[in-house]
Amino acid sequence: MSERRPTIHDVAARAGVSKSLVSLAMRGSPKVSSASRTAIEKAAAELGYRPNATARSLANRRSRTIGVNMAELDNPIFPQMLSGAHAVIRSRNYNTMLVSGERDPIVESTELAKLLEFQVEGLMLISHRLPAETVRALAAEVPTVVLTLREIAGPGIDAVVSDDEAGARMAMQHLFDLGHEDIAHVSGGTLEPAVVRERIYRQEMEKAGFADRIRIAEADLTNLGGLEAARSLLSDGPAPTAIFASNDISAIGVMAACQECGLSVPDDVSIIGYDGVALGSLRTLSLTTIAQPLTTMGAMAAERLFDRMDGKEIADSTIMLEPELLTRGTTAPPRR
Amino acid sequence: MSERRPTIHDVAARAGVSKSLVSLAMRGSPKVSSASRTAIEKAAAELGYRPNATARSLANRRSRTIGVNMAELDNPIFPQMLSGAHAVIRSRNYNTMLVSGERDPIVESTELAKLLEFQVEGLMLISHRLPAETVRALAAEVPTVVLTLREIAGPGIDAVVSDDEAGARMAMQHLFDLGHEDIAHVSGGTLEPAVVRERIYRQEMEKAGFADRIRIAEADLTNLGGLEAARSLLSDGPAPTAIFASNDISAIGVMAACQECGLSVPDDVSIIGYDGVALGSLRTLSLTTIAQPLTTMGAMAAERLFDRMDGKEIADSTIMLEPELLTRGTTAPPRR
DNA sequence: ACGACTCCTTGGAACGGTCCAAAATGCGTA
DNA sequence: TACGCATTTTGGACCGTTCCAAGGAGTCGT
Repeated sequence: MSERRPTIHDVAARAGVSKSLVSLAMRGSPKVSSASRTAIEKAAAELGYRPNATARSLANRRSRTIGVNMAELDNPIFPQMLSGAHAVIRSRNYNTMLVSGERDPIVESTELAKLLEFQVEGLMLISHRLPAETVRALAAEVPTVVLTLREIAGPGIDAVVSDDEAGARMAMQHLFDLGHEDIAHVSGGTLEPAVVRERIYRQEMEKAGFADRIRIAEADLTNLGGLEAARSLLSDGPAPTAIFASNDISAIGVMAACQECGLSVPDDVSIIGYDGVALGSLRTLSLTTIAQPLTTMGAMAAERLFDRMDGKEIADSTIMLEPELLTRGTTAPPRR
Repeated sequence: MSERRPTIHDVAARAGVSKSLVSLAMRGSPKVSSASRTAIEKAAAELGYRPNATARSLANRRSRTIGVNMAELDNPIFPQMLSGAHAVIRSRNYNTMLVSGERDPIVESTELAKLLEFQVEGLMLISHRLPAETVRALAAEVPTVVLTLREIAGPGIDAVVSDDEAGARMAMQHLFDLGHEDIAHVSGGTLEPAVVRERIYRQEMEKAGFADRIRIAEADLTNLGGLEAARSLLSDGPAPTAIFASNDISAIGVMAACQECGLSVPDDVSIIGYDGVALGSLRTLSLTTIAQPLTTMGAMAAERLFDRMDGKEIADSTIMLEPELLTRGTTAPPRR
């Protein structure tokens, strides 16, 4: 297994030329005569030669690698964004080095440090919870783009986000359009996007003149959290006719709570989520939701990163994408 | 942004010592006097020095990197395995280089080639569909472990799988125990695990004396596939009392089909899936299933890889883990 | 005062490529 | 036959580390 791998020298010796010429040939330079080229290709094939990307990076001072930090591997929105980014990275002939902090900030920061040691040419952070401090320090060393952390965008840092305010407004508008007046909110804790969604909920209720019907149940963006929040909502006075949940996963918990209480969705209660995760489209769930263009966000983040790396002049450092209402089976006009 | 990064030379100059000593100090060698050590640490901190992992890899001939190939970023079982593997890789102080073929075999193989060029020390393949040919070629160059592709295990290749035969038998036994006799199967195409599950279904039906009730609807492990297969099953003669689906995602499609036909689950039809994906545990679905220990499988695959890299003697090249029955809400005794 | 020991420290050769200036070769033409 | 020019080819420096043999500096015993 571990006899030394053949190097460019071995190929050169076998083909009877200099290593420089082999190097040229391997990179497809047009200045290599076709005789030498075939000799070199033959020798390389016979030896099973593979260029050593490490040595090349060192000589080039270019790693052709993008470092990606992902908060959690198990929340489906993250892999979905990664997937979009990954496709772009690959199409540029770059590699992806993946690290994950697994919810531990100390691990996270040593992992990020390792990425820099590996000389990544760009950094992509897919995380809700990295401290601004950390992000700024990283961005000082290498072009950086952040997904989903809008408040951090700033000098040297790009951000790709979707317009949470507009999205939350769309959700409320959809419910208003259906005729709902008694709308509750299942909130999502203190992370930026959840806070925005809650604020818009309040605002829209007030604007529509339903300020006295505002009801918020605290949750944490998890399925169980949504379930429990909805339970308390439903046991505590008359049921609202509609519930706007801070994300899809908790919306699905809300659905379960309705079922428990014998309320039919959407006939008794309409439910709308947020995110547009793939599982919401499953026929059994058929969740109406505000979809963020997750894959596109990942892709655009990667594009932006490459633009920065290429030194393009770019005016605005935040890319804001519009979310979209997916009307599926969990919303309907209120029963009269 | 791109003034040259400080190197070990710069640190040496600033601290007034030789680069060799800096190298020693950075790696925490005990032979460095404490005076030099503090001087070096001070200089490094002032310059914001970061060791260059590329150069180190080259000198060491060790990349401290594991290459991971993942078939698809969007089927949740893959990220879940990755998550287990990633934790182990990190705990060994290694890095993860991730590539994904995105269903295109040509892309896949160039991506794999890039991993080798990056001098990964081990290769982990998380994929149902890599040709055995390819895997063998890779394994000849670098220690390789495969997840979920049992038939490929062999000289130089390790495999971590869960016992699909036992799992499928557990599923059938569970249904038999509940009293079902009229059990149909929604199959999953020609990939190894699906084939095994179908075979065991047949076998168990025959063994139990229900050979004449064998009914198989072809599907492809997707939600929609499961839905359509179940539709045809239900429209085509009397409904079975139970359905064993080849994986969870298609089982959820089967649930939707039952709903469409006005059949209640589990009262009219029991449904059991396979995989144990997280979404099956959502209260709204509450899918009874055979759970594979996905995270553990990822972790063990990584462990095994490191064992190989350390040159440990290992007798058996396949690690087989036992799946587990999760009895949830979609199975019950048949209505009589 | 001197060798024998530690304990630290150092220069220079790798590692496997890229890059560049200079050398070699080939060819048409004066 | 020699010359100029374009086309190929080459040796060696360099990328930022690690590794190693060898060199200095102290300390101690005699």
